[in-house]
Amino acid sequence: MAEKEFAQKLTPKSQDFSQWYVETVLRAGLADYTDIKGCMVIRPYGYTLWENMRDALDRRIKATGHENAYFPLFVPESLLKLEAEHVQGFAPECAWVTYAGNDELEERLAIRPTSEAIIGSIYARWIQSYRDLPVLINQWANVVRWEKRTRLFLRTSEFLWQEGHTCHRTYEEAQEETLRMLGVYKDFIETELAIPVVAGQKSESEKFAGAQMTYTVEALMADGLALQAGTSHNLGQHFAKVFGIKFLDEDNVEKYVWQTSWGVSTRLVGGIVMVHGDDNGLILPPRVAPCQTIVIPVITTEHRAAVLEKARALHAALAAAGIRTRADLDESKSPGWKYNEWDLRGVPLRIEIGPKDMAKNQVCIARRDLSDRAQKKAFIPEDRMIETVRRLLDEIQTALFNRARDFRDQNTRTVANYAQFRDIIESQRGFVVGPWAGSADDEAKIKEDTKATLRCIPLEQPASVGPCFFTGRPANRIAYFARAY
RNA sequence: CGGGGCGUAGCGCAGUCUGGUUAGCGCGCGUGCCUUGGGAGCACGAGGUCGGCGGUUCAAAUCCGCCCGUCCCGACCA
Repeated sequence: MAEKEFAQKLTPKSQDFSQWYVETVLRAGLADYTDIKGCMVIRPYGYTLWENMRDALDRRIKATGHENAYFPLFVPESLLKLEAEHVQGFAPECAWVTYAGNDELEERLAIRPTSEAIIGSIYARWIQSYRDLPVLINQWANVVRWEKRTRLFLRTSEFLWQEGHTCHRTYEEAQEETLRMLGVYKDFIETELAIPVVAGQKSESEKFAGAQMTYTVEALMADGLALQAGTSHNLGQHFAKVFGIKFLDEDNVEKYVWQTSWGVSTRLVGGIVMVHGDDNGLILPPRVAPCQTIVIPVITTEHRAAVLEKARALHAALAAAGIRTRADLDESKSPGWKYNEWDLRGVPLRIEIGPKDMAKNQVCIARRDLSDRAQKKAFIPEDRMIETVRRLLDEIQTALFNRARDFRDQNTRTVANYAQFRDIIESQRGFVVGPWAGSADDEAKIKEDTKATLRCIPLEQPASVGPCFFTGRPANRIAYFARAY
């Protein structure tokens, strides 16, 4: 049996992180491959997780005054081409529609890689007066980017995301919006997904194609690689001038609007897997977990009917209390099999109920996030189950965040010179932070040497910083570097 | 898109080098019995265009060519 068990185990995280990631995603039922390169199915378990994430973010987007809308999937080539930097950035990975039925189209249509162009062209028609501003619209959509190298959730040819597109009267207002949404992302990702992030600005070479400034929230995965978890762009007036988005201001002068755009994607699902998971599979943050409690009956021949009935009753009580719950009543599987299965799927709490518990009017509650068996299981009087579950779900959410934050902090290292920098990137990965006064060429050199990129210049800066770790010149800010997904 | 690995039943694999009956094994799946507190046991059974196309041959999972998918490493990107 030991061998059988081994055969079914996941590849350990420490042995081969990539392999572990793929196996976890597939076996937990989050996604599956299809016959189209880079296109995955998001399976019901993964999609429910995404829906929970989406709902939590959607509430925040609406609470900050935005409305949802839906714009077309297709972008006429002429529109996409209008902004030079933008088309240069996205054209290489565009999928094109050239035929409708048997007829070749007069103008080919890009399947949106992002919607600045299509939305900009529409905004030009909608906005005439300063009274029409601000325009605060978000859309939940799919986009297509024909990536050369794909990975489940982290880089798929088609992915789901939200993209906010706003127009403002002044630069200051647009900048305020850009940072407001960056803050919304930080709050969403930290509170709901229990993933700590560093909020900051992208360098010139890393910013979005066509943007004036790009801001980002950067997370650190368990293998020491960074993941860009969300971006918020101040688009300035680039797109406004290209698409002719003008308004007549109070002073009777025609002006171009100031725009922002911001997005997060299904990539975040990959982030959850990579930040919280362990050798037994997923560990899902309770706030977004598709299933928060799994009820598993321990059936014996003598007590079969009574135990099943009790399991159903516990499940119903949890559901009535607003907890997302399931009962696994499959009698052909042993309890042990189910423990492993639901561990793999990352369910935060397991409720075990058997004859011994019933005799004592208690239930057994086991925490997914703890590995020590004595510590993870608790026996609770049945009438205190709901309050205990509520408390434990909160505790787990906090514990996951704290664990991820501690890991991130332990793997964030400060350097004063390039020799230290290279040594840490090579030997330990993680975030490497240092005073920065370098150029785009300097960044390129660092990337060539170490594969590390400038992740962001954090919004929160120390009072004083030493000389640039790379150039030795006086610096007035620190920057985060890492190898990244 | 360049370099490398892999592709045989739902999953994991053997067989390929050295072509030759009916392509095997474990898990899973179905039925029955039995069992159930960390992936139980026995019996019977179902399940295969050997990734695809083409070529060589009396004969191809096996040899050759092209293509596709996936994983890893690079260049590019959420």
